[in-house]
Amino acid sequence: MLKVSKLTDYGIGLMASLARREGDNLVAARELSADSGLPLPTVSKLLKVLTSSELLVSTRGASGGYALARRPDQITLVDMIEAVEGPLALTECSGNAACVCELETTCGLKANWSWINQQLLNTLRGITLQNMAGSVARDLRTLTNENTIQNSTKKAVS
Amino acid sequence: MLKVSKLTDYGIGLMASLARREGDNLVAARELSADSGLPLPTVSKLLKVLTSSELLVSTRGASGGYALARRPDQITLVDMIEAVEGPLALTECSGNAACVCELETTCGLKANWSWINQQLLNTLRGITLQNMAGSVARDLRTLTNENTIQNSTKKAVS
DNA sequence: TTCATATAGTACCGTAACAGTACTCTTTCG
DNA sequence: CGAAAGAGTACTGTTACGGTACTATATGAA
Ligand code: FES
Ligand code: FES
Repeated sequence: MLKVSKLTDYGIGLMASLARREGDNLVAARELSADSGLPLPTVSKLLKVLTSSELLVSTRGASGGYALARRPDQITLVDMIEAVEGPLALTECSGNAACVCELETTCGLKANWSWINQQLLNTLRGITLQNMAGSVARDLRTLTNENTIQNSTKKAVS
Repeated sequence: MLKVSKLTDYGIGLMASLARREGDNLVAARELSADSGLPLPTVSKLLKVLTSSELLVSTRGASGGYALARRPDQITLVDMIEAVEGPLALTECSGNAACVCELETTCGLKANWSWINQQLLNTLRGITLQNMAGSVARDLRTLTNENTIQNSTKKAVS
């Protein structure tokens, strides 16, 4: 239902948790499990996936753990969502991949969906892990009535 | 995956198809099935659901059919998506309903998700069936770099 | 060098939502 | 009446989600 999966939600929660600990540069999965209340296996799976998407770096062995791969303001919502649930496309047709939908000729909504998809991506790309770790509403307050695109060139709307 | 379900896609396709036929004021499900290429039972189910959400009006009996309940520019994407797949909430916590998530205290992302959800809703609410029946990109071209909120009060971003 | 601790990798399973289909009932026009 | 159309119900197969268990590998410390 235009919903982000639970796992994704959890994953972003973990990222935010890591972002808030500026001090410790290595945090074990067990620790994150403890203070998020999520079962360890779930946390492990998520951290692994986030690592393979290069949002986290991991150190194995005793006293190992995870840390952010980049500065929190260099990681966007799109990065995190796509890490967990793959490239996000609003519909079958809206992705960049060649549309395999046979209805394309009769339906003809593909261009529209792609455009909308792009808008949503832009909105989500404007929100960073840094924002999520704090208050998005505060950080982007001034944008509330015009959305998140930064370099907007103001034009009149017909 | 932040994806709208196939049925929803179909449903919007049907709505668009209806919007394009300004002339005929009653179209049978069988007819829509024929020129969309979708199986009749699927089309019927969708039309029924769209009717119960008051986006369409139906006339029963012989020579009955469906018609738009409102002008195409008075029907938004949110209306259509919610008709098929229920109220749309990006996460468990982002809806208006009381959050039942027990992680609320430790995760504390609820406010952020709600805000983001609201942004997406605003974007989608700015797109009407009329736009979808034609070209969204053309209609909203001037808004491409600042998104779809109309009554924006321009402010500087810090 | 051995052991405890940590991540990496794999594999599996139960549930629920999605997507499709079939069948029956009711209404209305000719 | 009877054909045509929508309304309602019920069932099914498939897939993705969410959770769990188990094993392998790497590393620091005793
Ligand atoms: S569903 Fe593929 S083009 Fe519309
Ligand atoms: S998951 Fe419910 S508040 Fe974060």
